[in-house]
Amino acid sequence: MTIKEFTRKQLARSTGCNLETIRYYEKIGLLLKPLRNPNGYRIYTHTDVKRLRFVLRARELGFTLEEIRQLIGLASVSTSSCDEINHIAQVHISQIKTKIQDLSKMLDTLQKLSRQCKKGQGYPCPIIEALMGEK
Amino acid sequence: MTIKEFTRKQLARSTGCNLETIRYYEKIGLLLKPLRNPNGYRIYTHTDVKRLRFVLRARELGFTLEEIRQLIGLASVSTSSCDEINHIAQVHISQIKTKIQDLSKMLDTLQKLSRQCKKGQGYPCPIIEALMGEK
DNA sequence: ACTAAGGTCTGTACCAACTACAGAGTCAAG
DNA sequence: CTTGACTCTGTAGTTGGTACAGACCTTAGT
Repeated sequence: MTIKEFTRKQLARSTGCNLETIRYYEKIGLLLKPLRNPNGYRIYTHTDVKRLRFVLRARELGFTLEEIRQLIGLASVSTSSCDEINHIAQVHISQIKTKIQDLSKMLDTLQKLSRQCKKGQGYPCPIIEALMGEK
Repeated sequence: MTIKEFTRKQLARSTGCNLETIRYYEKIGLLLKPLRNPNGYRIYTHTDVKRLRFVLRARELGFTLEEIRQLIGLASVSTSSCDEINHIAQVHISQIKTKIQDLSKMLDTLQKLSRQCKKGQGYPCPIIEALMGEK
């Protein structure tokens, strides 16, 4: 039973990650430096696949790379880190809530302006008027 | 009746814009190149204040600088540009909606995981487990 | 053995949308 | 006449990548 090895392209394909992003993640230390073939090519193992999948899933949940770095650190400690991990998640949750609120406010304003735009007869455009300010 | 003039710092203060951002907006053409004093210092007028306010308000509504550039172009045309302006707004509205949906999905997932995290007894942490994937 | 296609390597530049800093010059007040 | 505040320029750093140039290597076909 031999260990399955992957090239960079194979790693990319099996995780759905962009080819160049892998090199970037290695550069910033999110992925470990892999072994190299005698020709200098990177050799990845299933461990690398798992780690990259972890990163990509966390990214899908909107964690920053810095947060992901922390999560990886905590995940590998394994002793009672659940609280700390949950803390990171909580911080992240409240950031997402804030973003949603901000966007909802924007959306509301824009939709109101847009409706006025349709009702009125073109000039002066209420959107431009609003951006110009009331005085 | 003389025309009120502003230094860069005064422009910044009267709009709430960061000092360096003004120079940046000039560089990318969002603000017009102002006249200069004999010493080389920039001289701004009330027109510049209005224009910068426009930019900042549009920015608050989440328009990209490229979109703002378009809005400025259309705003100055004045003839029947309301439709075009509304079109930009509509595109922007649907982008915001998409973002809100994405964030809501993230939030939902994270909150579920976080609740499991609190119920369970620390190890293995369900957040990490979820990121690791089910196999 | 030769060539063409494709993979991989490195470093670097580019994107948005700023922010910050270094080093030089200018100006007003005490 | 010195100190501090202001301005100027250009350039680097930020986040999270993406893309390309130029060189090398490998594999398949002829």
